[in-house]
Amino acid sequence: MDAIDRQLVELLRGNARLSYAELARQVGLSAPAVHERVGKLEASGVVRGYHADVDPEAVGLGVTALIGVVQDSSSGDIDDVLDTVRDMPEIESCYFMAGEESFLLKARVGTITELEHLIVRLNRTPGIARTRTAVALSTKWEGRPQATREPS
Amino acid sequence: MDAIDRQLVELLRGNARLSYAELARQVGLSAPAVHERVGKLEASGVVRGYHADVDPEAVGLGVTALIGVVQDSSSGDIDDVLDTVRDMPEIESCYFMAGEESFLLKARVGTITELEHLIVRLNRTPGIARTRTAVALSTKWEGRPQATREPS
DNA sequence: AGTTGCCGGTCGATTGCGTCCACGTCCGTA
DNA sequence: TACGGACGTGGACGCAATCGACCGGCAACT
Repeated sequence: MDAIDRQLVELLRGNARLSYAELARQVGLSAPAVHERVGKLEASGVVRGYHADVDPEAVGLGVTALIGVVQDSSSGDIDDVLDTVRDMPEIESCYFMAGEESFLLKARVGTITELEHLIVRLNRTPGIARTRTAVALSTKWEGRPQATREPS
Repeated sequence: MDAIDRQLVELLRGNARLSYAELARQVGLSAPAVHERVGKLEASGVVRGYHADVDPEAVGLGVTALIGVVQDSSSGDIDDVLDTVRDMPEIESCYFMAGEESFLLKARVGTITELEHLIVRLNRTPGIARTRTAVALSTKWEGRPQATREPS
């Protein structure tokens, strides 16, 4: 993970469809060398994949909500909660948190009605005492890339 | 935005580096046809870009925090807050929320110390009354793709 | 109904990329 | 000095990207 690797990561984070030839030009190496470096970055887990960034509204997912989950240890295990939540495709992200709310979920649905159903389902699952949901009125930005730095 | 477009979006969300030839095979069209469709999806804003998914820990950003921001209308404007926050590269996402906390920020930093500095800076900016931050102990998953659906 | 245009597709050709392989260079070590 | 490995370059070859020409289906208009 030297300076050129970091540069490659940066470039691919900005545009994952750059050709190896183009990457090679940008970093001043030959295409095969870049190919090998990128392969190693993928194999070592630094680069986990390449994804198109799709406008959620354009695919019928205009409602974003953040849901804090307070655990109820008397009615179920933490792993049960996780398994249940994992089976809900609306839950786009899931963080295990410090604080009273054990989980913070980011959900994406099409309508407020669907959000309501989702919340009801959550409150009904064993291991969840209650939830607190906040609806995003607008997304100012999301997943903005940050310069990679020297890993300590 | 017909069934084939949705299939293309789906495929590119899974792997943004698929070749047009491969996409063409998957959806049963010729490569130029796919090329044109994808171009239109990009032009119309359905596909906003292609990004490598990088392991944050591998690039020295192991600490994730979610910060709720309570606004103080007496000391500054909402847009000032937004501008200030936009200039903080640590803030990866920013949602304008319903509820007492006007903004919900997702921040990514390398150390708890850096998080502390970030919070201090936030609390100091005009227009922000106070903040409430929760640290993610672990990220169970993030940005999981959800099947595209018929836009209503 | 016939004609005309347009949209969106295929096909074929050319240019350039991806990828394999042989080889060279630098560096640490015996 | 000799050796070995990591990492690079350059060449070659097959496939992909991309352009232009062409074609079929559909809708609107006469």
